[in-house]
Amino acid sequence: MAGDNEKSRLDDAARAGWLYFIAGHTQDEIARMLQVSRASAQRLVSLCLAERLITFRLEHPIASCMALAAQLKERFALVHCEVVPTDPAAPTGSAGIAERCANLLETTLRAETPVIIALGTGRAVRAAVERVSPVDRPEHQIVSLVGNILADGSASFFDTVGRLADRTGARHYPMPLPFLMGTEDERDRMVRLDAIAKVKAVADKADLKLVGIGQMDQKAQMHVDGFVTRDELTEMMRLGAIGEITGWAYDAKGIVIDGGTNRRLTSIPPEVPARAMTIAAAVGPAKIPAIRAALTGRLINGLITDEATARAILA
Amino acid sequence: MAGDNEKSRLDDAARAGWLYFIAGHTQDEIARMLQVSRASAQRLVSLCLAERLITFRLEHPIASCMALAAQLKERFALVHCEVVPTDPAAPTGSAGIAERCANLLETTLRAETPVIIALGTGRAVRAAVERVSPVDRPEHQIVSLVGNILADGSASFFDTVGRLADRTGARHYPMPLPFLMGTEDERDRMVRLDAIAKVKAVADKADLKLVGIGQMDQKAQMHVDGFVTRDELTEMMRLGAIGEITGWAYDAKGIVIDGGTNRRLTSIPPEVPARAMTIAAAVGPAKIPAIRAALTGRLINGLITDEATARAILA
DNA sequence: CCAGCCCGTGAGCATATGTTCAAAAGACAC
DNA sequence: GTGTCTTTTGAACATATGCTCACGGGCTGG
Repeated sequence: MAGDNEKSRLDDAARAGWLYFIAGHTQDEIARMLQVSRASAQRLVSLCLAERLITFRLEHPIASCMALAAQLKERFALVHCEVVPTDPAAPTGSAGIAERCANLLETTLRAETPVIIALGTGRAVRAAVERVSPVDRPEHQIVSLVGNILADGSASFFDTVGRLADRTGARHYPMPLPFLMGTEDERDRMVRLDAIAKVKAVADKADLKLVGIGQMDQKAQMHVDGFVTRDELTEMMRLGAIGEITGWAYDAKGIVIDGGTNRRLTSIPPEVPARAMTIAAAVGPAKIPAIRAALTGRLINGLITDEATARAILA
Repeated sequence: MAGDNEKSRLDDAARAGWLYFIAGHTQDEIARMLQVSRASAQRLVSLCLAERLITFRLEHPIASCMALAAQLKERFALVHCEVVPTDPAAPTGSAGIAERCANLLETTLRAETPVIIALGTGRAVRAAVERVSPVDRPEHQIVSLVGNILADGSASFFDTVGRLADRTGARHYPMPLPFLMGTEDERDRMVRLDAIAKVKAVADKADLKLVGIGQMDQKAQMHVDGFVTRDELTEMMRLGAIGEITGWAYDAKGIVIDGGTNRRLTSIPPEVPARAMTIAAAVGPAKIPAIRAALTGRLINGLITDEATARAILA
C-alpha cells in the first residue's frame, strides 16, 4: 500500500497548501486541523510547493517582464537584467528604460565607497543621465568610453559624462578626441598620449559601464549622427557588422570585427568577455540582432530593455 | 500624476509579488532589489495579495473539495465540514467518508478531559466506528441516540455504540428498546422509564453527535433495514418527509414532522437548532434533498460528505 | 508662503516560518 | 522474533515575516 501512503501524503500536502495559500491560515492552525505537528504542517506546505501542486499566477503586465528578465539572465548568464513593459503609446519610447537606467546609476552612486562609472553615448544613455536626480557625490568618478569630437571637428551633443558629473559633483574624464582618426597609425599614436592613456586607465577600473547598442544598417545612429560616413558604414556592413557598442562594430556572433573603422576608432575597447558590470540599454525591433549578438559574444553582461524587445531576443 | 504613482506602486507590488512567490526570494532580498526598506517590501507583497494581482491555483482533486467544504461551512454556518474526493471506482463508496469520520472520532477520543460521544445508526456511522483504531480511554462515554430493537424483536446489527465501546473501553449506553413503539402513549411511557431517561440525560450532554442521514423514498434505508413498514414509510412521505436523522423524519425545510412514526419513535429527539457538535455523514445522489433539508433546518451543524454530493447540495 | 493633514517610511518587536538534529517508528532481511 | 537500516517525527533554534508606532516629507487649502 505504498502508493496509498504516497497518495494520502500528497492529499494532505494539497490540503495544507490550500489552507495555507488559499484560505490564508497559519501553519500552526493547519497543524491543528490536520492533527500533525507544526513542523509537519510546514513540511506538507513545502511538499505542496515542491510537487508543484500549487501554482502562482500573476495577473499583471509586469509578470511577463519579470519572467523575460529571468530568462534572459539565465540564457546569457547576465549579472543584471531588467525588462520594462512596452509602452503602447510610444513603441520606441525608452522612457521606462531611461527610468531604470537612471535608477541603476543612482543606486551605484549611492554606494559608500568611491565608484567609477563609465558611460557610452547614444540616446538611451543620454536619457538615463538626464533622469538622474542631483546628489553631491564628489568622491566618485565618471569616465567616458567614447571620443566625442565628430569628423567635422564639432563636439557631439551626447556629453553624457559632463551631464552626469554636473549632477553629482564627481570628478569626470571626458574623451576630448575625435571618434574616428584618419588612419590606424594616427589612432595608435593618439591613444598613447598620456592624457588619453590616463582616461583609459580609469575606464579599465570602472565598476559600472553603461552603454547603448547601435544597429549597423542603413539607419545606423552612428551614421545618422555623423560619426561615420555612408561609405564607412557600408564597408563595415560588408565586413559583417551587425551592431556596435561605443563604436566598436561586431558581427552576428558578437565578435569585434578586425578591420574597417574599428582600426581607426579611439573608443576604449570592450573587454571580452565583459568582467566589470557592463550594461547595455537598448530597445526596438531594429536593434534586436545587434543586441542578441552582443549578448552572445559576451560584450555585455547586463541588459535593460523592454518587453517586446526581450521577447524578440529570446525568440 | 496621482494615477502614475498609483500605477507604479502597483507595478512594484506586482514585481515584489513575482519575486516573492514565483522567484522565491525573501522579502529582504526583494527590498534590496527594489531599493526600498524591508518593511516596504513586505507592504508591496501584501498589496499584491490585497489587490489580487496574484492568484493561487491548486492542481489537485483536493482543491475543489476544500473549496466546497468552505462554501458549505459558510452557507450553512457549520462548525465542521469535510468534503472528500468522490471515488470514481465506487460512486457510493463511503470509504473516504468513513475514514474522515473515524478520524473525527479518534480526535475527539484523544481529548484530555472525559467526553461523551453520541452515535446514530446507519452504514456511514457503522463504517466510521469500524475504522477507529483501539485506544484505551475508559473515562469517556459512548451513548446511543437510537433504539436498536427492530419491529420483529431482533436486534439491529448496527450496534455502533457497542463497537466503539469495545475499541475504547469507554462506558457505553445502548438503547435496548424498540425503535418504534406501537402507539404514542406506549412511547411516552417507555421513554419515561428510569433507565431510558438516564440514557437521554447522557445523550443530552454529548460533546459530539455523529449521525447518518436517510432519504425518505421508496428505497429508504429505514424501510429496507426493517425499521419501518412500507405503509409507515408511505404515510411519512405523504406528510412531507424527505429525510430522517436517527429516525426523526423531517420535511424539505428541515422541520421535524409532527405525526406518523415520529409520534411512536423512541430515539433521542434532535435539538433544533443543533447546539452540541452534531455531524452528519452522508453521501449519494439519493440523499441530496435530505441533506440539504437537514442543513437548512439546522438539525445538524456539521457535515462529512463527498465532492459530488457537496456540489449537488450547493447547486 | 505657511499651517495642517495625510500618506508613506523605517525602527523595533511579536509572531510565524524554515531548518537542524537526535530520537522514535517502521520496513526489511534473517 | 530480532537486529539493522531507512524514514519520519517533534523540539529547539535561526530566520523571515507581519505589525505598531512615531516620524518626516509632500500636498492642500487657506
